[in-house]
Parts: sequence; structure tokens; C-alpha cells
Amino acid sequence: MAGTNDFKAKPPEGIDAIGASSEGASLYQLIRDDIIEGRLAANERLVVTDLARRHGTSTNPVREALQLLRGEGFVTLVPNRGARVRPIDQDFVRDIYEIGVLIEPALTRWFVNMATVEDIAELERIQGLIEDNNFADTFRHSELDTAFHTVMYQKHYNRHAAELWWKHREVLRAVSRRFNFTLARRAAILSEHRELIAHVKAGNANEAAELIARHVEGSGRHILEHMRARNAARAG
Amino acid sequence: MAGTNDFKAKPPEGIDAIGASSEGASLYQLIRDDIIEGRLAANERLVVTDLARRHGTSTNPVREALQLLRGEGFVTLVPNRGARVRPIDQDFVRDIYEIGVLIEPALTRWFVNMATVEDIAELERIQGLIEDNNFADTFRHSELDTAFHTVMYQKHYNRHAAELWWKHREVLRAVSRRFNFTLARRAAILSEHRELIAHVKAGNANEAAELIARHVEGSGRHILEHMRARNAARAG
DNA sequence: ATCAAAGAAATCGTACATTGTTTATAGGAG
DNA sequence: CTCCTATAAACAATGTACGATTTCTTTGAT
Repeated sequence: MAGTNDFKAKPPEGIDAIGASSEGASLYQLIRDDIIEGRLAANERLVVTDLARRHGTSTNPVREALQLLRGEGFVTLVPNRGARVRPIDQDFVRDIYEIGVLIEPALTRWFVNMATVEDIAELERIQGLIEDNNFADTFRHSELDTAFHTVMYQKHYNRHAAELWWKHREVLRAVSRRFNFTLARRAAILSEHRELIAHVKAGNANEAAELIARHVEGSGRHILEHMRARNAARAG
Repeated sequence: MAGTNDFKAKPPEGIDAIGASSEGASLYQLIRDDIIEGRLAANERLVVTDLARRHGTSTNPVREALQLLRGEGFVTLVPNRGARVRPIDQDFVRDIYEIGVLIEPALTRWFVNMATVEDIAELERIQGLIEDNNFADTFRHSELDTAFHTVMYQKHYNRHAAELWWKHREVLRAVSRRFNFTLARRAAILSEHRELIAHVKAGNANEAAELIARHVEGSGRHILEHMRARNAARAG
């Protein structure tokens, strides 16, 4: 479809346009990135006037952006008390990956039954890039991995489920960006992807679904382990 | 816990406070009710200035309310083009009840393993009220039925999943409010609830989970059938 | 040291200016 | 005469500024 190098993970098509004004949308991006990249600490207060001044707008677009961020789960909002950066703690991560474990197998099952030759080729192409990269560039891996799963869920008729998956994915990517993959996890990812492609080719919907459940479960556990390790280091 | 008559369905506790200012929150309620009760037609434009005038506020709280409603799925927002009442069509309903079929069994399974004597007593009490009412007052049935399931999901550790369930439930209630229950569906609801209680008492988590999957599936299909019938009547 | 009250700070609501979109109208080509 | 296009005017969303209200902080008295 495009050159082999332009992987900027994109949401599945047909998903609700974010619905923010131009300023609101760009502020949303900026603040969101600040949270994801850790420039805004957990629980830090987000003062509307500050943000407005810092980004050179007035307060209304900021309020809008904060509402959006609240919807995505990055920010908590309390009436008359303003916004705070939501601490993405272990409970939060567990909650959303568990939902993934429930939803993704269903999406996968449908994909296996509907996959075209082109879909499979695309999966194999991306998997090739993933293996070429071999976790050397972890950011690139994250983008490619997301693209891999997007191929599968993109065309699903249940747009809500796909959208839910995408939102959760974004949060998990935000957290895992700061971690490295353990060797065990690397091996599991590669082999599970390969196995998955085999199941898709063979039309084994149930096996693929079970595999994805394990895959998502493993991914979630991996992130949680990292978080625990970090917290322990911090405490000790 | 309270008198037997005060059933106003309430969201599971600990769920994200809505995060709107007082005016915004009340506007949210008002507009939402207007949509649910059909006073605002599908696809109708929601003009900020009009809404502000009609409800005697300025525009900012209205914008806030619309953002919230967008988050709940009741409204679509397009930049520079404003808001519209989202048509709750068959695809929409199918999407969210299918997600329910995936999530609710997991919530149920956990509940069965954690249910206390009091929980079970509460379930039986509500089921008694449901049977007393016997669909005479459909609104009351809806409230009771929601309360029944809330007992099960209320204490679940996964607040995101519970919240998701609640939001979806609200939408489905909004749609089904205008329909009556078929005799077949009435029978199914009563017997499935009774069977569910039996499974909970016996600690049969898997059976309960499977049953809930069927229960949600049946409920979803029932709503869809009604919608199809109505649309057919409208077209023909 | 505790509590109350005054002051500071930030959110919330209102009014207005600006920008973008839609609609109606006039002009011209076929 | 009809259809298309270009243009202007009405309309509504977006952005800005500011005053009102609530919450948080600090100060001072008991």
C-alpha cells in the first residue's frame, strides 16, 4: 500500500472523529503527549489558565481538550476542582488489558473467517518488518505491532469494539513506551505472531482466538511486571 | 437496604464522577432525557445557542454537556459543524450488546465466586419484586432488572468493565423504553433469572457465565427485532 | 497547636468578537 | 428556460476576555 518505512500507527478507519475544534484537537495532542512522555507527572494538577498561557490560546479550547482527555482516561476531572493527570497505575492497566482479553478474541475470530489473500499478505509483510527490526528500535516495534493488529481489527463490523480496542491500545502503548521487552517476551511475541498467521491461513478461527487471548494476557502481564519492578525499585 | 419501592436504578459505585460543572451536569441530564424520551429526533441538529437560550444558560455549559453526551454515544460532534442527535440504529445496538455478551459473562463469573449470603438475598428480593410486577409497569421492570444486574457487577474489581457495562445498559434502556416485551421474552427473562440465582447459590461460575451470555444475547436480539418491526412498519 | 476568617487562586458562567459553514441569490453559459 | 457557478449574506461554531463563585492557602487570635 505504501513504502515500507512509513509506519505511524493509525486508528482503524471509520472511528468517531474526535469531535474537537482545531485548537482543542491540537491541545489535546500536545497535552496527551506531555502525559505520555512523562513531562507531566502523575496526579499533577492541570490548571486551565496555565495551559492556556503556555500554549498561547484562551481557556475554552483547553477545557475542551481536558474533556477529551478525560474521555480517553488520561485525566480526571472533578467539578470546581479542575483536572489532574490520571496516574496510570497497575489497577488501571489490569482493567483495560482484561477487557482486551475479552474483546480481542472475538474480533480475531471474525477476522479469520473474513481474511482475504491481501490481508494475509499484509500481515506477513508487517511481521517481516517486525522481525527485521527485532526490537532494536522499540518505538518502531510498538508502531509495527499496532499496525499488525490493526490489520485484523480494521474492517470489523463492530466499530465500537474496534474503537474500544484502539483507545485501550493507546493507553497501553503510553505505559509500555518506557519499558524494554524481556527476552522471554520478545520470543513469545514473535512466535505467537507467526502461529497466528498460520491459524489465519488455515482458517482456524477458534485456535486463533485462543491464541490472541493468551497473547493479550501475556502482554498485559508483561507490562504489569515492569510496573511492579519499577515501583519496587522506587520504594526500595 | 432501603424500602422495597424506591427503585431508581443507580450506577455501580466508584465509577468516574461525570466531571462536569453543576450547570453542565444538569444540562447533560436534560438533553439526555430529551434524546431518550424522543423529544429530540434522531439526527436532529443541536444548536448550541438554541440550547443555551432554551435552558437559560450561556453557551459554555452547553458545550460541556454536548461533549459528555458525545462520550456516552448519544451525540455526534463534527468540528465546525456542531452536534447532532445520534441515531440509535440497529448497528449501534448490535455493537454494544455484542460487547455486553463478551464482558458480562466475565463479570458474572467473578461474582459467583465472590457472592455473599447478603448478595444472594438481595438478588432474590429483587427477583421477587420483578415477579410481583410481572411486566405490568414496564418502566418499573426496567429499573428492577437493572438493579438485579447491578447487584452482580457492583463490586467487581474491574471498574472500567463495570462502567462500560453501565453506559451500554443506559443506551439499551433508552431504546427499549419504547417497546413492550413479547410473551416469549418475558418467560425467558424470568426463568433465566431464576436459573441464574440457582447457579449462584450452587457456585457454578461457568454455568452462570454461559447463561448470562445467552441472557444478554437474547435481550439484544429482542431489541433488534422490535427495531426491525418498527422500521418495517414505518417503511411499509 | 487549633480553628476561623480573610485573602489568593482557580474554576465556572456570561458576553462578545472572530472564523468558518451553509444558504440564498444573481449572473452567465448551454 | 434550465442548470450550473460564483458571490454575498445569514447563521452557527469557535475563540477571547472578564466578572462571579467556589475552593485552597495563609494569617492571626484564642
